[in-house]
Amino acid sequence: MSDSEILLGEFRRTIDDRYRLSIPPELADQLHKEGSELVLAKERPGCLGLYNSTPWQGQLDEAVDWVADKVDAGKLGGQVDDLLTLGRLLSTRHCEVQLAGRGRLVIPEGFREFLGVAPGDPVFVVGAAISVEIWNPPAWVSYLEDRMPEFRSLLTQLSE
Amino acid sequence: MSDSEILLGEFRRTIDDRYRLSIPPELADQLHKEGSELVLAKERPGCLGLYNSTPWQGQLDEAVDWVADKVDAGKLGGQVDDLLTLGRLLSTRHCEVQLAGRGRLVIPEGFREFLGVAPGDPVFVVGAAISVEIWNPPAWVSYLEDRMPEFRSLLTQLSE
DNA sequence: ACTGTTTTGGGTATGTTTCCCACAAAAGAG
DNA sequence: CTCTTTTGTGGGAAACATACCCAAAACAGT
Repeated sequence: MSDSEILLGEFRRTIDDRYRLSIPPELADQLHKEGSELVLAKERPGCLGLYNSTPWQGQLDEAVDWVADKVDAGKLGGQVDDLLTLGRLLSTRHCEVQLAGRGRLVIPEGFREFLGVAPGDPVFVVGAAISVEIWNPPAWVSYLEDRMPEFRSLLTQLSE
Repeated sequence: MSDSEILLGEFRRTIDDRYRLSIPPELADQLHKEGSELVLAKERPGCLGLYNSTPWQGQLDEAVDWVADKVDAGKLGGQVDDLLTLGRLLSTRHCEVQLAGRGRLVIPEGFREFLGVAPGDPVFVVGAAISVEIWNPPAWVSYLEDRMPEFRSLLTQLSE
């Protein structure tokens, strides 16, 4: 059960001249199987994350409600700046998308620059357990060099 | 039958034009008999490991279940980031494979560069007790020079 | 409404993979 | 020593997937 719900795999794809990119079927099926909408998020420069919107929406609503309650209650204290920042990030960070025909994702304006790709460029599509990520190749390589040494300790840490 | 419990042996093979390599029957039989699927892993530059997937799957399920419980309990905290990281590393380090006809393994894209082989190059196929490893010859030689002196102490340490 | 521009969908080519089968070398039996 | 069987490597052809390209559709401005 749970084993087949983990999104895994690394694939090389190229960005269309119209900023479209085909998601590998094994990942797309799993993301889309619930029939729900998808959410594209700016994870970090050079990396976009593609989530199933239902779990995502739940967490997000929770966070927003929590902040809204605080605002209503008037107990923001000195956290106004933080609130403003959070609002800005919430506004720009994600966007609802859907896979077009042939399992193709159109990368929206604003996300293109963040991903740092031009039409015709290659990217890596990577399964990240609960999401599918699109990586700019240099960012991916550099990330791996950085984090790969942690692998074994992470696995054992999360296993016990 | 203690002879069939652990994978042992050193064999010289060559990678053909299509990045195929034949696994010696005595190793292939043992790997394939217990479970269905196999997992190929990037062990270290110049070395790939071939595992029976069931142990891996178990360990991974454990990790994911652990995090899933925390998520359900509402205390995700920084654990989501850890899960994402683990997923990414798993995606690039491991890959499900199966032996093609004649017990041959096709080395997938991405693993070729890591192994550092070109079509026609020789490799060593080595039994590593619980896995079968594919070594780039220079890496193998250098590894042996490095670790062979430990042999006797390792043996006594592990047998008592 | 018309026209120029952008987006969406899908046919098709090209390169890759997969499934076989053939041959050759090596190992084992008589 | 020779014949038989097993094993390793090569290659052809079919199947598949990806990405390029063009046509239809949607949109917007005039």
